[in-house]
Amino acid sequence: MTESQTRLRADARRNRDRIIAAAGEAFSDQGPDVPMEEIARRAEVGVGTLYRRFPDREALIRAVAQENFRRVLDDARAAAAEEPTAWDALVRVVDRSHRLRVTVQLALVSDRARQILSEDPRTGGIRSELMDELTRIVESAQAEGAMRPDVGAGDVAILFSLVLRQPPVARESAARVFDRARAIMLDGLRAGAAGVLPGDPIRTGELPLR
Amino acid sequence: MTESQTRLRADARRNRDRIIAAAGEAFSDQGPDVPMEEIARRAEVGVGTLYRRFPDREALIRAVAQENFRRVLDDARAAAAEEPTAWDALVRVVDRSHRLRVTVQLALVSDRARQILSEDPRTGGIRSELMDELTRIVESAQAEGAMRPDVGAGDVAILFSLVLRQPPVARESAARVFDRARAIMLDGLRAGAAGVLPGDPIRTGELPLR
DNA sequence: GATATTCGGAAGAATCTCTTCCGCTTATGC
DNA sequence: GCATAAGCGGAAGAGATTCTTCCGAATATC
Repeated sequence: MTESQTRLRADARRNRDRIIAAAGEAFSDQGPDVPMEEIARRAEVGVGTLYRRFPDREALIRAVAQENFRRVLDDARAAAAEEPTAWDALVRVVDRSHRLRVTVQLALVSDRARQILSEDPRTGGIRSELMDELTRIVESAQAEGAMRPDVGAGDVAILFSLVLRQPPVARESAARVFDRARAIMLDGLRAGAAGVLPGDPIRTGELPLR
Repeated sequence: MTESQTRLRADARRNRDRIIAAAGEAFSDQGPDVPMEEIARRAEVGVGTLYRRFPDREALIRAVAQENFRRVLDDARAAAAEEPTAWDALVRVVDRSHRLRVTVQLALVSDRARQILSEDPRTGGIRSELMDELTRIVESAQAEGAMRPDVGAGDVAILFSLVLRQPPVARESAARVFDRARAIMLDGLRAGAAGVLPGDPIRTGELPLR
């Protein structure tokens, strides 16, 4: 696939990128079963163009996941390297909400996408790296004393996946609602929280798509 | 509708109840667009029976919502009356997760269900009472000093709706995951939380289906 | 035991989505 | 500029899914 991209005509290349971007949005808004025609519409492209580039939905899901996981991983690594504390890095990661929403949808929420991606070694590798990075950040934040010690990276991933879902409000207040829910969740993750959590911490290995 | 129920034959009455229960489960698992046949299957009833009792999907959604909202309202009032503090009442309400999940799905999450219910005055009345009860509990908990003062009942409802969604894990660990997420969310709502929330509290009037 | 009511599920109708195909358009290299 | 290979759009047929009706068999009720 990589080799053929260089031979793509400029307009084709442009359309390919538009399709991947539009598919990501459509997947995170409506799930990965969104009609192909809706994706084409969002990309301002004909369905024919979509099918020429991606022979079927699975290929498209794989391409979107690969691109998106990669970017989120890069974001997370940059955050870990540049922010003064691991807690700040975590906050920054979950603030990149648009990209992360696609990741969460494909890697955690949708059964179908998980099924497809579990058979794609390339995506699996990036996903593992991403989980490792998250684990590192969580453990550092706990070592700093900023995060409560009784949660695992799996707990954090699940909370992200919950908070990042489309909230049940009008579009214009979605941003405010998200910001508030995110802040409340982060406060719940802080050290010094009142309660003790039931059960053992959830590790990343317990998440689906291992 | 109420009058005809008394004239229903015993087996018909039984099936009607099974259908409502099964539809609630199906709606909260798969959303309100779940195939009618799937609902019939869960109720162990033929599709014919389903259509005889509920002429179309909308009638079924209305019936499920009415029954479910009513029960949740009763639960909430009982909790407010019986628990020693408003905070305890809130914890108890969100612990009745199975029922509440249906409520949240129909009243907040699903566009289609909201649309249908917004045209049904009977359901709307129960919903308003439910929101009033939630507002009372939240304000009491804040007066007690147990809950942070910078959240509104709308924030709480939205957080419930997020936590109550199907978490992305295998069925057997879903209960543990839910319990932990719920506890973390509640800790984020406690008084003395570290951060100050951005924006104004979200009131129930800002939720959809006003 | 008679009978009015209800049940179950097969099957035709209706709808939605996928996918292909081809005449037209556009980028590229000379 | 121009030739040409590559790409484009979207109509339309195929296929799948879901809805809804209908009627012979089963069952509650009197």
